[in-house]
Amino acid sequence: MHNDEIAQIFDQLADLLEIDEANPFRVRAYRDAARMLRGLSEEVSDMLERGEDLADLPTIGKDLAGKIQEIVDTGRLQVLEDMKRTVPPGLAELTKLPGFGPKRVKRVYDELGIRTVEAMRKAAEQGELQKLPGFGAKTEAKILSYFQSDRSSDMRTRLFDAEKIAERIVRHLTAIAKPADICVAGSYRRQRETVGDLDVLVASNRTREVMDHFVAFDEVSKVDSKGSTRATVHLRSGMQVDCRVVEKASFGAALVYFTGSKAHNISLRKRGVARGLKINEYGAFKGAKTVAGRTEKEIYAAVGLPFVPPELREDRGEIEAAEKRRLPKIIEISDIRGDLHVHTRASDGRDTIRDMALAAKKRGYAYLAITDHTKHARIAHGLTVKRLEKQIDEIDRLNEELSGVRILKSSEVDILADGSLDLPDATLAKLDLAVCAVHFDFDLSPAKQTERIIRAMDHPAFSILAHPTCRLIGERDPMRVNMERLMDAALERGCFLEVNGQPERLDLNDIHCRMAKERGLKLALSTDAHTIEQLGLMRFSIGQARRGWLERSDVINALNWRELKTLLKRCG
DNA sequence: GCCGTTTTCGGCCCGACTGTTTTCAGTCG
Repeated sequence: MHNDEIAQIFDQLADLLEIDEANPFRVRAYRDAARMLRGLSEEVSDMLERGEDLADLPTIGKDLAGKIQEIVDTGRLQVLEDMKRTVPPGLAELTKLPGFGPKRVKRVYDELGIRTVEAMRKAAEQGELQKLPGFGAKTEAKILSYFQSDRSSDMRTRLFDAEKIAERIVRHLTAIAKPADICVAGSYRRQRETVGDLDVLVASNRTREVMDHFVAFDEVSKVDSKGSTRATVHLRSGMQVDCRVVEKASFGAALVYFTGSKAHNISLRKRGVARGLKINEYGAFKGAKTVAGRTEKEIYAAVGLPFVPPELREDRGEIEAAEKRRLPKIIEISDIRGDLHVHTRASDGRDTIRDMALAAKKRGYAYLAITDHTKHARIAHGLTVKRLEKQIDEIDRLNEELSGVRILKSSEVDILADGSLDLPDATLAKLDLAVCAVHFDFDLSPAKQTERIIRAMDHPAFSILAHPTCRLIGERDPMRVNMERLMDAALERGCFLEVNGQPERLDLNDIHCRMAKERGLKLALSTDAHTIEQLGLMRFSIGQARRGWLERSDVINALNWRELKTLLKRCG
């Protein structure tokens, strides 16, 4: 039983309790627990096995500790099963409809017997909804238009795609505000792997004009709401964008508020309350007196904390760490000395070794590992042993010729079904490092998959496990592996795991980064670039690493080559 | 249901916008 599954049970129970009009704070307790579980870098089932007291975890008290135990023991939660008999579970789906929360869902259920999305559509089409007191023509129209749309708006967008949209919106807004007064906040600024919507903040005292200009963005397909300081629109791409305008004196407070996460803000405001302060998007206030607002730093200082980087604002212990002045000094892109996973035209890349090396040098890198595929990866034009040996000679020649950047001889070696590597030992021995990866048989049992990879790590040439879970965001689930065991095995064998910066991979993710750090396992931040431009994807690898609290000392490619070489086990 | 630098009981973050209402509840972030 994984943390995610337990979290789902708690969320489901919270949904039903809410419709049943339970104590809202009780509902929140379940939601808080679910969120905490999703961010935990350790399986609670393992903690229970070791006899640890779950009530020591934040948001978990005696009661919830017992409920987690029950779920781990039996695979289900009795109160949820009971609740499902009181409230039809389908009602939870209905609260996701626009304009419908628990209260109104309960009313349409009680008064019209609606318990499914389909029934809701019928009722709207037949004009039944607006007959209910408190429900009008607009509510009905909103539901109908929701059903007519492609509903892609409730999809989350990959960070990379969100970035492109964000850049266009910012460009549009620069016609009415200075770049320094515009910031895309929200989960985008926190570098979450996917974003649900974009939150754009503008500092200006021409609030009306900014609002008018914002909704006139040519990609806007629908204006959902528009007030004097806040507007919500949908773009043709389906992306929802919120825009908020505040005065400069409130910009820092609004940035904190709009960057979130919600849970982080709640923790911050609670700290404020304990100090007699009210914190909102306009500032921090002691009675009628403003004590902070212009910068984020001021807001944190008002509650006795140092600045917390956006990537850490998930209420995963950052406030406690900040209080003790023990925030990690998280890694920055300028700390990176080289890229350890890139392809060339020899396999499925576009550019030459020379061009990739020169592009790496231009980025200020000291080294670059060329990691074309091995022969098993046929569709990626994997290199035969003969071609790889030729490439090794070419790299030797280029290293003679080029200065300022060292090209490392490497390969993205397929891990075969039985855990052996797709290159003979004699060839592996000629490489500076071996980046190894699974590219087929993703759906083995967790035990078999884990064994397969650990067997590969047993090979003395194995350096780095590339894209360890092989997930493709929104397309392919992560492989089921025992990540704790993989990490421990890597530590024992002097191997490393990768954080792959390809937009659809981001693998390892933030939680895994944190898990590795806590175990003392260092990671490689790589791009898996297939073109010189893709070397820039390092920023996404960095994003996940920062979210996972990684510091420079946790990252092997923040070392210079001489230092890195001593870490690679073949040289140890 | 959790939690404690006012506390083991009585609190629990804060505000904008909409729709349908004549002053506010519900939803949303």
